[in-house]
Amino acid sequence: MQCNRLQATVQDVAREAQVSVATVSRVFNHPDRVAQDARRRVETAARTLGYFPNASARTLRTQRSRVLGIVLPTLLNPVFAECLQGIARSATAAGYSIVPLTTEYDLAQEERAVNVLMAGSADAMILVVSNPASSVALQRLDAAGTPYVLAYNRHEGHPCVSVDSVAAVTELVGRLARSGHARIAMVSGQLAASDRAQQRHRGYVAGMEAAGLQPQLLEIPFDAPAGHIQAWIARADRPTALICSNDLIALRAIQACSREGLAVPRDISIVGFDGIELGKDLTPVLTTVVQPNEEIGRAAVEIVTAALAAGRKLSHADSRWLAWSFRDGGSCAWAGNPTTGRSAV
Amino acid sequence: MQCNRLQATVQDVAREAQVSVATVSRVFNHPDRVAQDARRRVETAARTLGYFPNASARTLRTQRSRVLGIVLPTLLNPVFAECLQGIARSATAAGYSIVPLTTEYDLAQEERAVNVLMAGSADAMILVVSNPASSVALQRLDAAGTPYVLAYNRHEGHPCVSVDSVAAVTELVGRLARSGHARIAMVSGQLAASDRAQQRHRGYVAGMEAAGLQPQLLEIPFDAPAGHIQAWIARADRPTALICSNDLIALRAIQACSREGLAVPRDISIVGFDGIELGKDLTPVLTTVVQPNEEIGRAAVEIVTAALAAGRKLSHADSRWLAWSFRDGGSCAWAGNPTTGRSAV
DNA sequence: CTGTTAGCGCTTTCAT
DNA sequence: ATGAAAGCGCTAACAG
Repeated sequence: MQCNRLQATVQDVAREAQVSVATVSRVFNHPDRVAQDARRRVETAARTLGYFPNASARTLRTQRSRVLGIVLPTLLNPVFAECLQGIARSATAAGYSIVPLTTEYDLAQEERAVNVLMAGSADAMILVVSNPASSVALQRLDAAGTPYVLAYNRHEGHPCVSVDSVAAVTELVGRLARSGHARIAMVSGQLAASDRAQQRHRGYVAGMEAAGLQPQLLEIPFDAPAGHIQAWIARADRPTALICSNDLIALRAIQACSREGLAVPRDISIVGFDGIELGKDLTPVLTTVVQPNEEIGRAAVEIVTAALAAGRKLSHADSRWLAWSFRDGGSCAWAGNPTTGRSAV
Repeated sequence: MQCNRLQATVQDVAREAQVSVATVSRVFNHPDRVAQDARRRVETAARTLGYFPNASARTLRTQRSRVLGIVLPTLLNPVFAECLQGIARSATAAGYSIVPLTTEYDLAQEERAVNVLMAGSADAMILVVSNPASSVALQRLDAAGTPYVLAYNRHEGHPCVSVDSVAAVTELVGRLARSGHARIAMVSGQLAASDRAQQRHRGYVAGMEAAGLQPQLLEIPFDAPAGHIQAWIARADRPTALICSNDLIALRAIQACSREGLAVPRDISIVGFDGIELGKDLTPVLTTVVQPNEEIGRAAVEIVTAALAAGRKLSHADSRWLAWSFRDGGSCAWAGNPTTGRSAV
């Protein structure tokens, strides 16, 4: 047993086990094609030497890296952190490694990320892009034949895993309206920067129209402070309910109301969108449209690994729609006519 | 220009540019050692063919992958998500990719992660382990000569980047005591499961002793519901201040108080530890000991990449202590004698 | 300044 | 069932 080598190779194991390198390789890749006896010797030798197949060599030879490239906006938003957690877990279970790259919602970084990942020979990719319709990165992937799936995005031309957020917000507005809310506003991040925000807004408008109510939208920068929202609601005919296009904005909205001297949910109701886990631990619990974030990650991994196994490319037909749900917390008052029994906390 | 090849190689570029493969390689690795003319031709050819150096081949040849392995408990806790964000950003800036693996606070997964990463030939590693003193994974790394640094952990025998949380909590207790709080309790996750929790507890005990107060500890499972805490504080001589060993526990504590009919901070003060960004957006703002989480990630990357560049191994002497600070939010009332001017919100 | 060439560690025909 | 040998794409001597 020699320990001075940095990392044992097939050669070392072969020598130690008195077999050829081919046999060592077979033990690790097709154990059934090796005689009991030889296999045992190889396994012992490998353990003794602390041998692990070198991933780069294997990748170079097989042209498959068992690496999934992940492109997402930021880990600072728990939605994406939760999704990545789901991806990480199921990738590991499926024998894949992941290489995540963040884009900070920046198009140039999005493209750079895809380039890096292609050079790093990721077998497949999972990405959250700002605009599927115009992404040149996706075109590159298509051209290269690399399987990929979009998460949270929604577009006819690409495989996507997401929830029907249009329907979710439409239904949410309906509930709010039926329970007596008439002035229901939406607070959203920049619509131009994200197709998710656009979908949610579309659902909002549809719901308001169906209820015969007048939509009103406040569009704020991603990093807008609470003061921005506070100024907007500081008026006599302020909304009685605020639908926020994501949970982070909902937190700021609650803060804005509080500073304005408004009690949540007595004076004003706040609803978020995303269903971040943390929302459950807030006081009051954040009422929100729950997306199964970890599940979305898991499904994305399933889709691309299945494509890899089958050697297929992916198309929009492979898209998956996951179920959303409402979390009925204490941040929203169902004025007259609560839909569910009672709110948490 | 041919586009039917999946991925162009040095050979293709060499042919197109009428030079040898060595020259192509040089253009990408030592541009200054190539004549203007040849370089231009290679660059053009590369762009035309959409050539990117194959990472696996390069890794195999140079024995350096420019990959950083990251091992952390979970992305569901924003502390680690924020840290990973810092790691991702600075790794990208330094030309490194990252491969994160989560352990779910499980020792077996911790070891498996290190094995996977070593086989995947990570050049260096950044990890958050449960117990540096007894980690066999770290021994393997030492034996292999792979540079690594621990984040959040603190141990004499390893290079660490962290904050002095013992001092932080000690000082926090002092402030609380001086401002009039006498019944100051700590709510912590399982001490045995994390050296971070142990440090914070040690700081708490030291602070209480210095103030001549009686420590009282509630130790709860990681996923304990708010009811657990609620039951504990449901008594006449309940604490007037709760120091929670992390921000997630602080959120649950606030919920517990609320359910118990206690107003925060009027009836009871809550302080967290970690400084997750989200805490700023809560109502009331979460009072907490702020760790510079992204900065910790950034520093960890700096340390390992410096070691890689210098070809050195890392030791405890390379450890870095970053500054912590207090975030003075509205979840804590400084009874008589507030330390800072006024609380936020 | 440039080209030739030998491997990095592995998997996989193709023989035996 | 096993071994010999070729070669994945790249970089770094070494020669010129």
